[in-house]
Amino acid sequence: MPTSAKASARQRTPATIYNHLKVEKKWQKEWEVNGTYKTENPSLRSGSKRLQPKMYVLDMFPYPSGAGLHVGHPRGYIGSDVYARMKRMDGFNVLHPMGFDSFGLPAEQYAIQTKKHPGPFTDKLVAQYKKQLEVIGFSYDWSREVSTHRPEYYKWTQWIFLKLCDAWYDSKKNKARTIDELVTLFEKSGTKSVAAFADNATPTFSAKEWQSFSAIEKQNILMQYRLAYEGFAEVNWCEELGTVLANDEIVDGPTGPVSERGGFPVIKKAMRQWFMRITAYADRLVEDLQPLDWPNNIKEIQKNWIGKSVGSEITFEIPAAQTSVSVFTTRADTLFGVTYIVLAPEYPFISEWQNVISNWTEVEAYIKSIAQKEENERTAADKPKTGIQLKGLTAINPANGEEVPVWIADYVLANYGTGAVMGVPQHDERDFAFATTYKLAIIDRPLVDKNEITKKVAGTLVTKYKMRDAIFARQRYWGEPIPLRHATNGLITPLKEKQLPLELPKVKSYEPSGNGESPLSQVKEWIKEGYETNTMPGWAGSSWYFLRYMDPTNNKAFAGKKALDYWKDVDMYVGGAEHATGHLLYSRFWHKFLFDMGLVATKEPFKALRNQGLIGGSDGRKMSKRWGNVINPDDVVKLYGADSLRLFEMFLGPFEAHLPWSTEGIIGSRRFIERVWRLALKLKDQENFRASGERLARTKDRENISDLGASQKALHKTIKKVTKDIQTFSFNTAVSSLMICLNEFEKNGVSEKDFQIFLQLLAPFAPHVTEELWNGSTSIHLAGWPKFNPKYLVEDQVTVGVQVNGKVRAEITIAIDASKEDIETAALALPRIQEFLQGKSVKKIIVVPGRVINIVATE
RNA sequence: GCCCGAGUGGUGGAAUGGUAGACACGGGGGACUUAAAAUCCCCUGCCCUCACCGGCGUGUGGGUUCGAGUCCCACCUCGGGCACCA
Repeated sequence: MPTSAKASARQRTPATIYNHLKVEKKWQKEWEVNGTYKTENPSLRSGSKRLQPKMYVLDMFPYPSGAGLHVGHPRGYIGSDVYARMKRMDGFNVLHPMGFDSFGLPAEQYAIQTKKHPGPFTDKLVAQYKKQLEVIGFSYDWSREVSTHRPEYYKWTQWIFLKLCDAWYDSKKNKARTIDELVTLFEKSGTKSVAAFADNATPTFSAKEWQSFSAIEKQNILMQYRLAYEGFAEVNWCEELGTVLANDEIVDGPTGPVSERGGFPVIKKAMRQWFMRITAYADRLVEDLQPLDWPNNIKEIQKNWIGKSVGSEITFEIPAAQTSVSVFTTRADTLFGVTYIVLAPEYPFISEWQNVISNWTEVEAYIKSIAQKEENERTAADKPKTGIQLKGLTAINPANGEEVPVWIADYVLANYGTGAVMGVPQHDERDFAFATTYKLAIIDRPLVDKNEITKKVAGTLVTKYKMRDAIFARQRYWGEPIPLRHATNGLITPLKEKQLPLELPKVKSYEPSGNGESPLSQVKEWIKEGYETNTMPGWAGSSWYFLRYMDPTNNKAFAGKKALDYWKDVDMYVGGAEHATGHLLYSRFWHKFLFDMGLVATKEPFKALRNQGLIGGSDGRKMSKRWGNVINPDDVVKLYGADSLRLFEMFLGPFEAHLPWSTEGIIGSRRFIERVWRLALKLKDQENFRASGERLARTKDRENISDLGASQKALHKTIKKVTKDIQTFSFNTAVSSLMICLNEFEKNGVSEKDFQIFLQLLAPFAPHVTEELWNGSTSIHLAGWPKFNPKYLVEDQVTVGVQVNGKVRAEITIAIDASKEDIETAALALPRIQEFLQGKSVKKIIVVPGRVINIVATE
């Protein structure tokens, strides 16, 4: 930083009244001009400069909505900024960027309503958001800003998508590999030598057969292996609106689900979609959670979401239909207690057995009635279980040869396990309820060893997951185009890298097309080229943005190898807990894939994670326009200053706690800053401010109560406390200890030198006022982080509570190194204690040095 | 229903099993001022009391311990996640 600019900025004497508007504006400009927070990549570093340890501190980037920021939004950003600033001062090479997740529904809705392109609108919102963030004084390196809707960014989102398309999961090597490698394996030996994570019904074939397949046949087979693949999925379809709806666009109507807008019926419909085979990574996504420094509840949520369960697949023969059914169970030990077999109504082969099912008409009617039910309705836990027996069929228990009836029932899910369950009413609550309703046998049999019985009946030990593959397509305009072409013969070709980005075309209308496809399907040139009409979902761009910050202008790669090898991963990630099963899972999946491909250096993207709590309205409700309780940070900054806002949001309570906003509360933070300011003024007058004793005038009558030594002690205690508290995100107690320290300074006086150190501690929280009062030759924010000297932390006297039978009755102040005996003697000598011990005999004395002494006496 | 987490003054909250209520807001009283604001000083968990002394007190009930807001068991309330996952 040019010192001349700095020096000239310093020369003014501080105004007697703290003018936050002037001071904050001045330094924000100064920082920008001087590039105070600019972060350099090591490769760009000039000459022999020492390589500092890296520290990547990241916020979850916002979606820039029209409503703008309210006072709750910056809370997480302030926390991460305090952390980043402290690390930067401490000598780390800190990467602290910000950007915008700018594809999404609200901008699309705006486009539909105004019939204008969402691009310029989004750009405007981004600029607005940025402005709101800037006045708060974050230490972002804005030169690294990214927005997911810009073609130079989404080029690489598309590129990663194509990589995923071009990959399969090798279950043996436990990593992703390219499709080329899979094809080579197929050419060599067919499916024989391939252990892959693929669709259930993937066919087996020899090398010879593979060669005989047509291009389309090959494509269909490979599609069952690709990590990004095309398939069919049930979606919420609204005929009247002619569109697909998200779950939260649907409400309950009197006769079933209806659209929130218009109240039209919504049904389930299978539609062509792109998917991400995230299930291939299920196991690693669970396993690799363990060492992460993440909040336990987020880890727990992800674990439950993935829902790993280890069990057995056991086959029951059904001789009448010349078939068999495999069930999945985690309780193979209860196999002897099976009294029936039950299949999901959607079980694929039921209709093939209709000749041997004597009550087929009723069965068919039942299946139909279930198909019309909404999934929510079907799976409501309190719903009575329904089912029907497949008369004429019996299944044979492989453990003992017993014949049991075969049922279908709506409490069995088609898309979990094998879609078939063995009924053990004795040991399973749901089976018990079902058996009771339909008067099925309930038998009590001894339990056996799970593994042994599985082996004995020729079953297999398997692991199942609740998590499903993620749909990776939206029938919307405002998202990344999927960079593929569909030829009229059905062949799909990915675009070449040099053809990227595939930019969004102009459209006439942003309305849904009416046939459930995206507005892109109405663009003639688009269709002529055979481009995919679906766009990517909102989470595509956000699944890798943190990598782009490492090297944001690279036009040869999503990030350069040098940058990736240096920055590696995010050291501290801060954001809302609501992303636990979305963004945080998808990012981990993409990152693991990129790791498998040798494109990133670590197997996890976010080493540490912290969640900030929400700030609600002062009325205890959620902050929203609807309740009229929204506080705009711009107003707060204008009135009290950014430093006050920052300090207050950190002081309010624990970082992760949900807290109500308090308009009165921020006054305390403002007052604190003003007191710091006034103390600085006093230090202008006298090199070392000596307390006049005004604070103690009433209680103590001393000429000079100034005690700079006491202040020095307080300061070093504060250095220790603040350092530790910022590391652990205990910002509220860090601020509180700074307040305590200032109280000491005012009471005892303080030296100029100690006051400057105090400013350093305060700098991460209140960057503007501390910079203004700082006397150094560089910015305070690059001035190093203070170290405490343990010698100032040593107390020679300590106050110890004296308890009798566990109740505090007195206290004594005694030398810190007093022996237990000394403490005992001193405590017993106290008149108050003597009184309490009257007529009792001392049984035992417990001395906790420096804390408490407990005298245990008889009653 | 299952899995997490939390319940502390008027309010936000603090407290390695060791003196509960730090820090701050609000409230009360005082100083300064012609006055107000700002600032500074004192008090502020509840009950009894002029005061001292004392009693009670961290959602409820038990337990462990010399000692429990903190650990264990049961329950209540609130928040979050999942929703018949076999």
